[in-house]
Amino acid sequence: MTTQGASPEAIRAILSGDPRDVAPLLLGAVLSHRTPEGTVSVRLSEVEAYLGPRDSAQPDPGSHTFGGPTARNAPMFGPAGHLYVYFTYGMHYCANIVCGPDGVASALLLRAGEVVAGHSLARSRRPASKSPIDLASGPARLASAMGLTTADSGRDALAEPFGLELPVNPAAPSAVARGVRVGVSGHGGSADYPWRFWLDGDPTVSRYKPGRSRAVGKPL
DNA sequence: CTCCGGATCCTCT
DNA sequence: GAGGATCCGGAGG
Repeated sequence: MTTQGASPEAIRAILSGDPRDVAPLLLGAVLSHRTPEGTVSVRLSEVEAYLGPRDSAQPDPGSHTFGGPTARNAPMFGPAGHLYVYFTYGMHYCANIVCGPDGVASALLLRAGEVVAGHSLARSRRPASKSPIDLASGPARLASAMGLTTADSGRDALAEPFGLELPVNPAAPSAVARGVRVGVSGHGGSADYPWRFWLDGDPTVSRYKPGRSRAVGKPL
């Protein structure tokens, strides 16, 4: 269940908070992307917080903005609610929603979700997917299923052709698990940064190859 | 189920 | 010029 009427301004105000506080509110939210081929909507089940260099209380070495502004991370220094999409590993895109006040450059990486609309289109974009559960069960999978690329970086996620609906009732604290971030090299991937949040038990949460860094978390 | 390695190129130093 | 906020197929148990 998501809100139908919350204004973009109201949602942007919520997103302008600390991403670690915003994360639980975004779990269960539905992000939509309309293209000529159709619309795909994803209900978010997993996100990761990345802080900007101006969050001086605890600088985040895992964030793309740790080294300051660059051409790539420029959207993160802009207003909350916009997309920051980057390309990695030579073949994958990953999408974030910018958080925090203008200039702070924090964001939430969209790590996984459930496709709730545009199922066939999402499947055509991800022919390797074997089940509906896998369509967006990972950051690159989610970006692929939604048709997001670096061309979308910097665009407003709260306006056409995108859209974001927050849950009417945020997930209860007991339903939200948190743990170490995934795939972050160096100290930023340590237990000092337990900023991965997911809906405990949700089948669409990303799963990881055994033998790699394995993030285990406990309900709050 | 677990484990392993290849793909592949943008971004910043 | 190095390395990355990853995914997928295939081999083996």
